[in-house]
Amino acid sequence: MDNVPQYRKLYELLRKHIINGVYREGDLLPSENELCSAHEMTRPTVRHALETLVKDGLILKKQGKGSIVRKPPQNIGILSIAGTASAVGVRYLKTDILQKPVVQTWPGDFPFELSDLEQESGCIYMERLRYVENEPVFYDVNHLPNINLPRFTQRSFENKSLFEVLRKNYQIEILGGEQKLKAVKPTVQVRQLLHLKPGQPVLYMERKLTTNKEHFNIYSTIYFNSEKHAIFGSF
Amino acid sequence: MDNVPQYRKLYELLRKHIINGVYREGDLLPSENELCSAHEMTRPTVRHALETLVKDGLILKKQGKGSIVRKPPQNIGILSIAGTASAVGVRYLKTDILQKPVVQTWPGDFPFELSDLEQESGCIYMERLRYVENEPVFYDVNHLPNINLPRFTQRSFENKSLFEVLRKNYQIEILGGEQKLKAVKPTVQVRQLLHLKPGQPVLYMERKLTTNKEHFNIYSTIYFNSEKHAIFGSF
DNA sequence: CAAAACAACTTGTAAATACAAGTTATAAAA
DNA sequence: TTTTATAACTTGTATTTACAAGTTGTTTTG
Repeated sequence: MDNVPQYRKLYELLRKHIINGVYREGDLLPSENELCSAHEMTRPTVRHALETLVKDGLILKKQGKGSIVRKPPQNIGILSIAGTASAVGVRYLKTDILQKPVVQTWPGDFPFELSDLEQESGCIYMERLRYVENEPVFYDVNHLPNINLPRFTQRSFENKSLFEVLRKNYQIEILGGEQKLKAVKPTVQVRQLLHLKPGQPVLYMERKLTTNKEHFNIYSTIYFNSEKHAIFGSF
Repeated sequence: MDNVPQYRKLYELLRKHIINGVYREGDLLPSENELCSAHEMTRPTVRHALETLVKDGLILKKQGKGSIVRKPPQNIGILSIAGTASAVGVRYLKTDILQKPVVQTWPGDFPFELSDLEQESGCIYMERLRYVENEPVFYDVNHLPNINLPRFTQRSFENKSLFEVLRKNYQIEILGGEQKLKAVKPTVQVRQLLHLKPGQPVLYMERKLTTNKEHFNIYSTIYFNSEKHAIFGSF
């Protein structure tokens, strides 16, 4: 347990506090020197933790002022969901794991190009269905290379995000990615999963997320019911 | 000239070298210690520069190995179009101005919130239809506040992008923005404009682009025919 | 010859220290 | 009272030093 670096512990702590609302939007974090004495570290270490929070978009530093907390759903460039009615504070209320993580070979008709290492490592496959206000809105099919992920298939993902598990247990961070978007007619399977009304189209996404580990990319195919909600992104 | 921090100078230099191809994709950058002695800085300073490059996605660091150069990200967030067939080099071959820029009041059912200054300034309104390979794919409705845009309604937009005119003639730069995406059934008007097949859904986007001029935001409502093409973005 | 051990690299983490520069509230001066 | 100066904060930049940990090629050993 002690092989987790100090700066990372502070980062996790502050991150949790921001997300759980200990610090609210617009609040100032304790100053760097205060954090130093409170956690018995030196300023470079504290700054390393804060820089990581800046990278996540969770805080915003201002010289002479302090570290300002930004609102948590400040999506990491990636994607978030905005309800047409209640735009603020929407969270995934429930996540069903339709397919627990299993190791298998990459699909033959996989829509992304793979590196040799990824190809020969095989992949971990999982499917999720996510709900907002007890309505299914999000069906995603995920493939990740089976590279150095001990006990991954035994982990529980019920109330944790996939990214959270990768970050906390395997130190894998999302750096960026690319995505392709289309509006399509749903297949029968998708229509049933998302409880789509007849004729209701679905937002289709293919995304490749790159990480800090070379050759470790996360591939997702996502179907989104955009009848009552919308995909929201800022850049 | 000397108030530019050292780490930033090194960052700019390496960035230029990566983009210009001095280092190619997959190459290793000089090691941190080599950079130290070459540029007469200490390792923390060099590391600061490298961290900035990592944040940009231009390099990827690997412990025990070195700093690996990645291919420069093509577009920073906004949006581009990827043909399913010919993915590279797709351009808008033609742009029709359906509605030349006109000054009017903001619509009553405008889907964005406006500041007081924007509200009372009135807006400039224009509609465009854009083609790829002589097929209409892109129908956009644009509103911008009528703030300090002399002779704007007299300008020609035939072969210039709206952004290009704003940048070159009015020094207005896009800083960022937010967007909302949905898959919807097209209205009769949209179906006819985009030559949509019966039952073909359409990708609907609302975007607000922020600029370097305060209170000057560009609001677009976009309908995209995603039958043969997809919206492509990287982040 | 093959495997293990080692040496020489690489980046990662962390300490202690110093000064520069921006912000803000308070105290002094007009 | 209003303005200006100052002091006490804040974060930004930079040096120096030390050791940990991952990678790779070479040498030694079986």
